[in-house]
Amino acid sequence: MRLVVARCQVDYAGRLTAHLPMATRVLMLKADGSVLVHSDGGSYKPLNWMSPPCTVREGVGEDGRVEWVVTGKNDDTLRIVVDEVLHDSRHDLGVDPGLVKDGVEKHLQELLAEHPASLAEGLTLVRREYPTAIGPVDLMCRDAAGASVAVEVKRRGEIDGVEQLTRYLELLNRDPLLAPVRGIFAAQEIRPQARVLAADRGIACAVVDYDALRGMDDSEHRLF
Amino acid sequence: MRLVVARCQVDYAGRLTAHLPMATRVLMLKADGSVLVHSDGGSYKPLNWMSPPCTVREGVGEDGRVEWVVTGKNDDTLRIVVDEVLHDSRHDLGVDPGLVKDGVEKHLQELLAEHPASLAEGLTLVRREYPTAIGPVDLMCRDAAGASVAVEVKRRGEIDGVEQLTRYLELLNRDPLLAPVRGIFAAQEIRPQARVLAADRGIACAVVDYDALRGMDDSEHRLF
DNA sequence: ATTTAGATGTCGCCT
DNA sequence: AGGCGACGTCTAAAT
Repeated sequence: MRLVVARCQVDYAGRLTAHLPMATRVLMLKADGSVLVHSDGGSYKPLNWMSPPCTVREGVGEDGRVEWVVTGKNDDTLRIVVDEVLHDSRHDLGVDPGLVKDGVEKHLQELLAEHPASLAEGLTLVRREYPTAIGPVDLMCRDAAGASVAVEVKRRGEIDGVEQLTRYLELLNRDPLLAPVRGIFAAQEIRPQARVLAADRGIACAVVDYDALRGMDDSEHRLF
Repeated sequence: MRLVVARCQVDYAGRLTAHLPMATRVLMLKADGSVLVHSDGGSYKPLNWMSPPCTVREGVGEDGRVEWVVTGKNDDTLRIVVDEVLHDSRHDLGVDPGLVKDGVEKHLQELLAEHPASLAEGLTLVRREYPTAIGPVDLMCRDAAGASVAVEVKRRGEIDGVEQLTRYLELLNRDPLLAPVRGIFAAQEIRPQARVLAADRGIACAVVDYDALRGMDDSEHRLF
């Protein structure tokens, strides 16, 4: 990883052409050849960049100024003309162990599939990702009395999630073999608006304690 | 802009939770408070980040290690525990003049709408973004003989663009008021595969000289 | 301010 | 490898 702060001008030609006038910016040159041009604002997206795989060629322009030409696929090129270097350092970062994502809807769904009774007394799983014509229902269950229960799982319960579950219920209740099907809207946090809408639709809300569920999961699987 | 290279551990909690184990990474702390955590690979997307508006609070953890807690909207938090700082520098970048994009499909379409004859002798524009049930046709024209011509504009002509035009032509030719409609696939550069497919479908290809078109545009509008 | 469509999207899963 | 969908999507234009 090489970090450079420099007054520079950048031109990109590839899918489109783009130009950055001369100004002071941060250049990040990664080990795989990729280059990022960042300013002191905006979001995580650079002003300009070249994605790997690509190669950097350092040269000297007509006027004697240093320039980098980064070549990617499809003859995409990023040309950086450097007017003045204010900082230049190299760092050995090694390989990153990588990001661990957790608490994503999928994981929450898996945990609830293992512990459906945490949603309602006596609930048992029929199947996860129960297929319907308009998409899969997160969890299809049966309650203690044997009636069908459709569960929609979200990390944050908002109105559109309730709408989604409503559509599923409307469809599922047309099937005489399943009807009547009731719904449970399960989330770590449920917004007041969503709660009101769910009540209006006759849908139950279940606030899920993610850490507690994960604890149950650990104790079952690891036994120590 | 502050650039830090450090052995650090990062935890994010917001829409999801994510964890980065202790490793050496680059931290970019921008003037607006936003923070980017980059490794020495991947694309321009950081491993983890906090978008503005947000605030950074520098503190000391229980074990005496420096930590940054970045707080954003909706109680999103990014917590960075620093084990060892390998580099730390600050830079005044000033305000960036910003990116100038050019040659995006829309711009090319505008230029061709002004100069349809550059695609084929005697071609005149009927309308731009001609609506159909499956989406708008970039340019609908008429040739010297009065027959309809549908034009699909791309910066780079690839197979999917030919497929797109094929779908439009298939639909447009069902309309007895328009049929027969022929097609022109216009791009600054047309890939051999796309050219072959277009020929097979009876679609003409037109390679557009963007700079020449822009020149015509300038001379018309600026007159100097 | 809110919504909508495009993006040099990127990323991951699946066939 | 190629297609499809989700994303902490981001971004800018139009309403």
